[in-house]
Amino acid sequence: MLMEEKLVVKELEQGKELANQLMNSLNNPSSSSKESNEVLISEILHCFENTIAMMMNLDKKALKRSHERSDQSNKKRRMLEKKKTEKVNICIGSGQEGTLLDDGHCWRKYGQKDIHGSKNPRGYYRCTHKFTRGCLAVKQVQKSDTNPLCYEVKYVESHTCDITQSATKHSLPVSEEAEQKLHDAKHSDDTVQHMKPEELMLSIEDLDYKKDIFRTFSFSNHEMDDDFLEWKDLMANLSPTTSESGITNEFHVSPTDDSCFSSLETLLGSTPDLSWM
DNA sequence: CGTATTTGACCTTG
DNA sequence: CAAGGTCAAATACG
Repeated sequence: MLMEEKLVVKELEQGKELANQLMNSLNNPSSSSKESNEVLISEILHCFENTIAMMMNLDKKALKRSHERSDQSNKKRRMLEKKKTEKVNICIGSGQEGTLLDDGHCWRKYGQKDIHGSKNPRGYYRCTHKFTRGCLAVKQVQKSDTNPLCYEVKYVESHTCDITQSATKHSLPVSEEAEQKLHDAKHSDDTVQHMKPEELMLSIEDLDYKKDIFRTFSFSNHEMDDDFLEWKDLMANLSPTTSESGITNEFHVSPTDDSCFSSLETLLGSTPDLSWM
């Protein structure tokens, strides 16, 4: 069984367990509150959301594989499928090493490679939510040969998980520090004004990428992956939207509403295993 | 014990 | 065939 399939089974088992809890709760109204039932319902819905997202990701992969097998002349396809990549050169001042910062996303290292003609190896990172949310964001980080304080960061695909994780724990490479500066600089003019020139020097090669970074940090993705939008629409349809049920009217979700998760988050409060929301 | 990183093997591409 | 990219088992870490 594939890793993703195991996660799907795990998620469904959790959903089953939660449904059982809800059933017990409904059978014993005296020992349960309306609020606890609402939390259970939300968690069950959350399991569905996760499972569907994972299945869509699996389906996408399977389709891709079958196409690759059947399509003999797929050169044009490959040209069209070429992944969106953005390159960023980041230089940091000497006094900043050792400070743990993040770029608002959780990255997980999945490989490192010595690059022909380069002194420093290249690190390969993918989004932590690759399997749980189907986020395809990937980045490559390589220390510059000429300037040890400079890093070449290549982003492949943008995040579809739409999550910022600045308050969570991180184990990031040094280069992440510079990236945080990059994002901070974009996010706040004050930051730029107060930053000494020797502390931060950024070189962005692509203007579109600047926009992308800002979009990520302002919590609004306006150019999201088609599949993700499709998934969101599906979620919106699955989630109760009427106020008649009484229980569920607190998490009304419209298909065009970017904050479809935040309403659930509000309802669920600090439920530990929903912290990613 | 669960999660993240390391690293050699394997796959893909030119 | 070489170089870059990814996978996954082993290992480290909190």
